[in-house]
Amino acid sequence: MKENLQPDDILPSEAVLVDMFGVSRYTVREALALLEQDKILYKIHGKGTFVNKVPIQVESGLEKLESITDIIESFGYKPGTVWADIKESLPTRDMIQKMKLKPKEKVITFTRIRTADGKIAAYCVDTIKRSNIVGDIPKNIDKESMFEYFEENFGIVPEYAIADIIPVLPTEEMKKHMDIKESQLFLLLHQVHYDKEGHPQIYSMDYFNPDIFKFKVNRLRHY
Amino acid sequence: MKENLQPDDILPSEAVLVDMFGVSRYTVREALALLEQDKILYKIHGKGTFVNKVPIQVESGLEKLESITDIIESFGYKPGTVWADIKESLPTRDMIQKMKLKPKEKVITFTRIRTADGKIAAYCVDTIKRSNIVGDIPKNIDKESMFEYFEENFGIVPEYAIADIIPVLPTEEMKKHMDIKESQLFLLLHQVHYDKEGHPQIYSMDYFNPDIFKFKVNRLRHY
DNA sequence: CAGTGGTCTAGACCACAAG
DNA sequence: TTGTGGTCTAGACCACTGC
Repeated sequence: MKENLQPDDILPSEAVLVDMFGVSRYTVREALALLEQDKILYKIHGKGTFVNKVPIQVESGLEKLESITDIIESFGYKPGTVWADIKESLPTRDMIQKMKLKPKEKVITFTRIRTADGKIAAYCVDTIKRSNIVGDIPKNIDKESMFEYFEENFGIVPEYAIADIIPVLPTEEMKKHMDIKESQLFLLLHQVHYDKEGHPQIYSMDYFNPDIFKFKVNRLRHY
Repeated sequence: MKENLQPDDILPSEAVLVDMFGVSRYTVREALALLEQDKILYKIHGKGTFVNKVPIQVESGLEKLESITDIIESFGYKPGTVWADIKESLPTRDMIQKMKLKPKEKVITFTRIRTADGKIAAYCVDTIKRSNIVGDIPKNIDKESMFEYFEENFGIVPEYAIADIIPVLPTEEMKKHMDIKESQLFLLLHQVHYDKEGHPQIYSMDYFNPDIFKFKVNRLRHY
């Protein structure tokens, strides 16, 4: 059997794979479906199953929801946090609307300055409902990744997010806590994270330093 | 049977649906999988299948490749063009690399200032290979949509694009042609468009006015 | 424990592509 | 017509949830 598959090589037919691996056709098709989803294979009805070009393996872009820690690591940097703050407050009008809060419902805001190899990478402000936290407000964040922290402590598991992308200059708050130039541009990802059921879970404003992050999006013409 | 399904209502179990419709469980599951893909339903292992909220029907974001004309229209504005220019030139180093050009291969650059309801919306620079054009270089662009123009005149049909998202201040070129403030922020979509076979077709730098465009991305945790 | 969705087998027929 | 992938049936066992 050929080991080094080339682009557009044809795979053995499903019937053959069934014999080769001694599993049912359903199982074969499930496996191929996964590889097809990852754009490693493509199928043509009546012809066969083929190997895709490798460069189609587009590097993942913004359309994939990842923790900032993972993003920093995927750029080859070492993630860090140089400052963090946890505050209880009343929500802004925008939070009330997007998070579907009751007008007087308290929220908790986690603010952190993230670094990549020690350089300022992002200013992250994440807000969740007060009611997500049982008991006292935590004094510090014991995880690098906010996603892990929210999941393990409060059972918040974001499944998808809708992000507004906005070019901005630093806010007063940011200048207070970070040593940056007045004219330093940031890319603000203003997003709401939702759980599997579609309930808003996290309201976040992440300001990314474009000198560190090169954000990509894969854009498709047809769905 | 209940007709008006509410969010988070539970659906009959797969076994029940099998009896109800007299089909196999495979068929039931295929149907549910489609509805789940469209985020109309969600499943929880061991519990059941539930109805999602309607507003989850997320509006399309940057992950969908559309012409700027369509984007302007989808925001409810009337698209227009106040200035256009067509030039032949040698490619930049970045173009050579990303478009896989021969070093001395000529390119054609189309520059346009797009408006939405008359307000400055975007500064668009699209570059294609000289060899895409048979005969003389056109003097003007007879379409509002660049995608339509490229397709009808040169047979260029972009299928997907990879975009870098960069916050920027206006370039000298932009200030020369547009009446804008020095400090006006723009969102640059620096992108390469590819055809179905994965060959680079269009190299474009689109500078969007964030006062007009509210760019969104739908971000998914898992694929 | 019972009931749910997740995975799998074994077999059938249909729809499409190419000689 | 042959061989491919696409759809479907009927049945089984597993993994998770909640009582």
